[in-house]
Amino acid sequence: MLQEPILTGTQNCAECPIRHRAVCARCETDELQRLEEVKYYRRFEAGQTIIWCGDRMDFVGSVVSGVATLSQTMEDGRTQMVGLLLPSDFVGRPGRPVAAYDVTATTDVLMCCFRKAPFEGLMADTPHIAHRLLEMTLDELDAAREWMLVLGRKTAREKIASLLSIIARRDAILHQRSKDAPVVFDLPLTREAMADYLGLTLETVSRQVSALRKDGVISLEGKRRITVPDLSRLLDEAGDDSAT
Amino acid sequence: MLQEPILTGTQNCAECPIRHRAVCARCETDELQRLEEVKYYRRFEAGQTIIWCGDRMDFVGSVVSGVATLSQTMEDGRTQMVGLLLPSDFVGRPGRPVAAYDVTATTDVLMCCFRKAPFEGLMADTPHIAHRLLEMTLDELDAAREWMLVLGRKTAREKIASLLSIIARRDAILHQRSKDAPVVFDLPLTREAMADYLGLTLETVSRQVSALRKDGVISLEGKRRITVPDLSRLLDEAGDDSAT
DNA sequence: GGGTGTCTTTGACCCAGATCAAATGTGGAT
DNA sequence: ATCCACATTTGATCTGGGTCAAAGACACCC
Repeated sequence: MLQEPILTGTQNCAECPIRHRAVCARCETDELQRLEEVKYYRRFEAGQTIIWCGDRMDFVGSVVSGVATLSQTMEDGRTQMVGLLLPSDFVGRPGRPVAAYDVTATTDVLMCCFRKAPFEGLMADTPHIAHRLLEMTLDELDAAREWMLVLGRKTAREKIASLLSIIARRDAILHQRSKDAPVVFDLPLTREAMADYLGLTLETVSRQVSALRKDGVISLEGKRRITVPDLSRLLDEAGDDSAT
Repeated sequence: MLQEPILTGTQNCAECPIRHRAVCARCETDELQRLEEVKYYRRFEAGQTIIWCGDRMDFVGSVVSGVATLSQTMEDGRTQMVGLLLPSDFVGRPGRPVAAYDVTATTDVLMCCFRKAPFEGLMADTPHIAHRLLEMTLDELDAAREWMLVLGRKTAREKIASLLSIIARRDAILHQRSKDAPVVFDLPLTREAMADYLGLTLETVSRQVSALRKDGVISLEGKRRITVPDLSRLLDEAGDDSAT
């Protein structure tokens, strides 16, 4: 809806149909031409619903900046977040006409959208885009499966630590922090959203965050800015064997 | 390792690289030629581990008959199943050299395997195979996300009912039962495997299965054969809004 | 037939996390 | 500055499902 995107400072690439980083080297001129014709940008405010589950969805796109969530809700109101959309993440499923999940902006969000039909055409005759999309979907599947372990088998404290590690990792990549830079980031989620991600109640989330703070695993400035003095300690709390 | 597959009676197709049903119409002769060169069959016994997480994996494939599971285990032994592989499901990730999960046969399993390098070559120059694989991966992602709701927000009773509905549905498709045929199927999982799928203990699984039986939602012959007198009642117990 | 190993059920008790309730920031609008 | 709408914290209590323990129920083998 905006004429020109205001991209965040890092090397996000306005042209790449899927990721906003790293893929652009492979883009060729004629594809760009076609993409420009169908590409547009949309802004959403924190708290705003981007798409309701069941809505007709005539675009796909990716998050340029901000954080959004995918979630499912049962009739009685229980909700479970099933995906966390950080910058560069893809939204929408080619080949499906309606949204399967609610998509909600948890911070202000800038999305780069492509009308679906042309995008699908592009995919059909640009193998590397289709290939890239498969790779991304497989990554998402791995993330979902890792999350199943968290939901099914971890304690409340481990769940919180797992969520914080994930956000810390993504944040480090996004801002290209060096390996040994101090780990400080903003929590883009309310306690309730964290609870919905973790299959907990917001009270339990609050208590466990406080507990991690008391135990010196993390420290807080305000409610949202988190400092992790020793990342390996946090990974340890998460029960992640992927600690290095 | 076998010279010729013994396929199950239904319209499974020995030729299709990905699914064993429904896709074959699109197969073309020269592809088949290439596939035959790299295709082989392997049998596994109930309880046998097909691949350990971290193992080098030089093939991809699909389940022809039987049931296998994908699971993750923490250092302290807690395990979570992250995928249930029923006939026609795909195993393995193109482009990744090592397995990310343990794959275990829960019944006797016949797998149709393709050596990975040639399969990837085939994928690269056969768009419809790549496309089909994307579609399947997206379906798996949806299944994983549905499962996240089960793990995160459902009660033990709802979890059991959800699992039974899923197996009933897949079984009905596999055996092409008509909509209003009586719903009877064999549970291909031990109580412990069910527990690992559902994020419960085996005792709780046992108790909840008994409770559903006492309440007349299901009935059992032996430990494994299940009859569902009224499927909509089961879906109801599962808290599934997808009841029709 | 009896023995043996595995799967399953059932019982008794306990605790992590849910629920209910109230107080305490915190930021924005007027 | 004051008010208001939230987000968050904290406390008290309850409970679903975990844990520990023991007893069936099969299937398979000798």
